[in-house]
Amino acid sequence: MTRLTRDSIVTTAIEVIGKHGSEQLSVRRLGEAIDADPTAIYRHFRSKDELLRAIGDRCLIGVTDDLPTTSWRECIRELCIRIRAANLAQPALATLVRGAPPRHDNERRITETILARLGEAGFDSAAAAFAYHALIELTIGSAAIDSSLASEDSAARARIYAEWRSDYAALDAGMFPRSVGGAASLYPGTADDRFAYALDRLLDGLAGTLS
Amino acid sequence: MTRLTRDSIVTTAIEVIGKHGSEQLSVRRLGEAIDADPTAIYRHFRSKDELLRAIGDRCLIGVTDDLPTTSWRECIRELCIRIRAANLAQPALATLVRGAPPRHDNERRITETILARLGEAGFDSAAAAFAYHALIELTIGSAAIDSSLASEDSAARARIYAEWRSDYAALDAGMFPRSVGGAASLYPGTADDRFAYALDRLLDGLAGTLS
DNA sequence: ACCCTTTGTCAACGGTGTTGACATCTGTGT
DNA sequence: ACACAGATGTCAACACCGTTGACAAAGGGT
Repeated sequence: MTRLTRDSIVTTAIEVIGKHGSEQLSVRRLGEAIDADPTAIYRHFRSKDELLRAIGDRCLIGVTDDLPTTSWRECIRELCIRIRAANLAQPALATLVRGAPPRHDNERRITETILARLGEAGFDSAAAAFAYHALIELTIGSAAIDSSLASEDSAARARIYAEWRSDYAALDAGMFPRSVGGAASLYPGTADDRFAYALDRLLDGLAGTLS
Repeated sequence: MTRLTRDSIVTTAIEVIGKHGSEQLSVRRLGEAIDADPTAIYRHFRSKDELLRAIGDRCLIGVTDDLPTTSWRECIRELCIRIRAANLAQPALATLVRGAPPRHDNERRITETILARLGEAGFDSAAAAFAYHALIELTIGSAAIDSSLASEDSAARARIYAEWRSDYAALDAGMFPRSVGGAASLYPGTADDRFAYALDRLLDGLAGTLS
């Protein structure tokens, strides 16, 4: 590493996250991986928060590329699924979660794409704004909830879900009849399936306001 | 404070959060508020995480009380709004976000209530499970996104939203035409309004699967 | 060759959650 | 009433964390 740049730091930061998990990313650990003094990072980023945002944006690279052009619903659906996947990969950073408006290019492109497709679909700019916020809230929420298990493989996840189902089944049937009775149905499919279902129902509701 | 208990610790912890903000709650600060050695907390909670979960559950007290009985939609709508409000008040802890199944009474009552109303509405247990997860994901996501501004008062929030709108308006109109054109419409109403809109559209979509 | 800005290094500050050893207080059985 | 045992509070310390300021080496422009 002859010379440090914002890009090179972000790159090795993502490597570190991939190896040790995102909550293990500390300035000191990153300094070690980067083979430089930890505080050298502060020559390129004002704070760790700024670094995290840059990492987050890097994860969103290409997220708006080659989206389906068949319909606005298909396009937005695919985009939201990709956003969630990117946020799942790097849970702790959760770029969009900070609530602040996009300050990086990839984030900006997301907003633009969603607003554009909604506009073409017939939403006026007020309705498009509400719809945009609704979609982002659901997408981020799903990522936040599922991120705790994102690092496990699918077999482990299935085992954990089974465990949780039996937790519900073991509740007092007098007090929690529906939880006990429906325990076998909880956590259906994969987390991806559940998100896709929620997203489709939200898109149903949004489409319903058009007619 | 003659004697420390789990309940008394949680109570003063919530006071501290109310006064200094939730991210300012440290074991040492809590120890000061509790007028005891900080480490005394570890006699009652295995870890700070366990304490946070207890605080989270305390915030959900009464969340399932006196819900509307007019319709399943009204009932679930109100419950989700309350859950979000509780999570907004204590952002950092984000009880339900951990993705784990409810381990405390108030959390369990939420699941039971939602499943019960959905069941009565005509959802079979598989559909009810999908709908339950969809509602929780949206509710948590909205809370996560809005929590960063929850500590500001409404005037400050309005000012910040105006700032963000002008950020969008200042983008390159050639590259981001919809963001620039629709900037004035972004962040419409209050965060509560935006969540209510999203929730209503999701409920629309869910109701649509019934017929 | 000069200066000046940028970049990396080092020591340190104030903060965090947590642990282990020690003392004290409290309740129970005899 | 006494002694024992467990629960509870105190204290010092550990291993981290993000961040700052002073200092040295490097690099480019005039």
